[in-house]
Amino acid sequence: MDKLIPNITPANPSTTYHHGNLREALLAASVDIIRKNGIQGLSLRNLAEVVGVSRTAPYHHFKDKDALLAAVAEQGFIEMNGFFHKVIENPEIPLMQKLKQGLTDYVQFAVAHPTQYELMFGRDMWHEENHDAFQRTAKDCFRQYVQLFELFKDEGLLASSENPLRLAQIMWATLHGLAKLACDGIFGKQEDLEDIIEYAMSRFENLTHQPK
Amino acid sequence: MDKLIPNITPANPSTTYHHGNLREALLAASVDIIRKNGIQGLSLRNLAEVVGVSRTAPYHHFKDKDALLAAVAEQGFIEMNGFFHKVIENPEIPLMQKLKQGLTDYVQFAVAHPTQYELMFGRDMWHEENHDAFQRTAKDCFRQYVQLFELFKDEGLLASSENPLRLAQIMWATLHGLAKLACDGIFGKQEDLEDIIEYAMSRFENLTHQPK
DNA sequence: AAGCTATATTGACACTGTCAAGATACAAAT
DNA sequence: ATTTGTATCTTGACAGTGTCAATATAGCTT
Repeated sequence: MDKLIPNITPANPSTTYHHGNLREALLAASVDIIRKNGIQGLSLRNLAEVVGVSRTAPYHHFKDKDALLAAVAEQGFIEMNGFFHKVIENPEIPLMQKLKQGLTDYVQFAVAHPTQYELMFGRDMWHEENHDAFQRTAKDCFRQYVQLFELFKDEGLLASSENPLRLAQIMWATLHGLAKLACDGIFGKQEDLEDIIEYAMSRFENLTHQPK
Repeated sequence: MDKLIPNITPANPSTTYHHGNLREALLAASVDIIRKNGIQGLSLRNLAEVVGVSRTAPYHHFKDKDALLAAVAEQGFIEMNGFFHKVIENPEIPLMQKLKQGLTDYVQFAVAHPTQYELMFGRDMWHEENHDAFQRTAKDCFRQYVQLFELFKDEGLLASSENPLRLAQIMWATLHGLAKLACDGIFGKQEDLEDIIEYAMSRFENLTHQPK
């Protein structure tokens, strides 16, 4: 119940008003709480107390509790996007290794922060139409991910009959399912996880040389 | 906001006390509400009002709100189990058709009742250790599902190097990911869904004749 | 008919999200 | 530098929530 306040370096004190960018403080604390106590564990009142402001202060930075949650989810996609970007840009890594690294990073993130991951792919986030910024960021992330597969197509390593987008979708579904099952403790053992990634990858490798 | 009360035929009026099996009435109404209004849409007080009892009456049949939710989730797995059982037992259907039917039924259920599905695989259900009965039922369902793959092994259609359990796991992960992405509206088009199932199936068919 | 227990009710409490009204402090304009 | 305006923060209030304690009732067992 202690140490809920994360270390925050006030990014740009130029745009500071009373508190010194409350918005980012709220966001950071929210991420922290959600990762530690789950989605249900976050209450606006408690959050406000932790950050040191009154109960209704957050409402000047987030329209809703939902809006705050959307921001936390968006933060997750930004982080993920970083993984993909880093892998894709690095010229040292061979193609197949890039893919594997990307997929591994993905699952690793999910397992490391299961409750935030749950939020990111939660039904509420995607069903409501309010969360516009969130959805944009998420889709950017997905585009980045698809690019991993298009690299194969570009290099001619993929049979022309194979649709890289569809392949990416299937692979993502597998990954997402795997991640969620692992997060929720349905796939108990951690070794299983790596094993299964390996397995799925090998299925994919078959495709890259099989013209058919 | 109307018509939340489903048609309930009091299963066995022999075991009826005051209300006439409140437990089942609560459960049925809960399933109904959750399917219609989502998990968040269910409040014990509102539920009690709908069923026509006082606010605390449900506590004599369910320890917690969590316990009630677990029962709703369990109900879902029971229904699913029915699908698998029906397919497996029917001798008319050829093997490959059985598998495909099973998988299709699975995804169809998820898409038809997305919020209940969300509950069934929600983190809360699996993280808490209280929901013992629920987890047993769910695991029974999974065992039934794995059997679909073991049929292939039994018939010698699967290369001995292939582990049916592991295959079932990967396939389940794919299915689960697919279902969730579809439920949450991330995979927009419905046609995509069937397409992807087809695609995933074809990958599997390759395995059944490829001794490697 | 008596009593026990399962079932249902009312009252109460702490907690939640959020709105309305008022207070404060910074930014720009005069 | 004083005024004005606007973004920010606070206090007060309200309806809604899950759940406990104490009380009542009805049904089964004896």
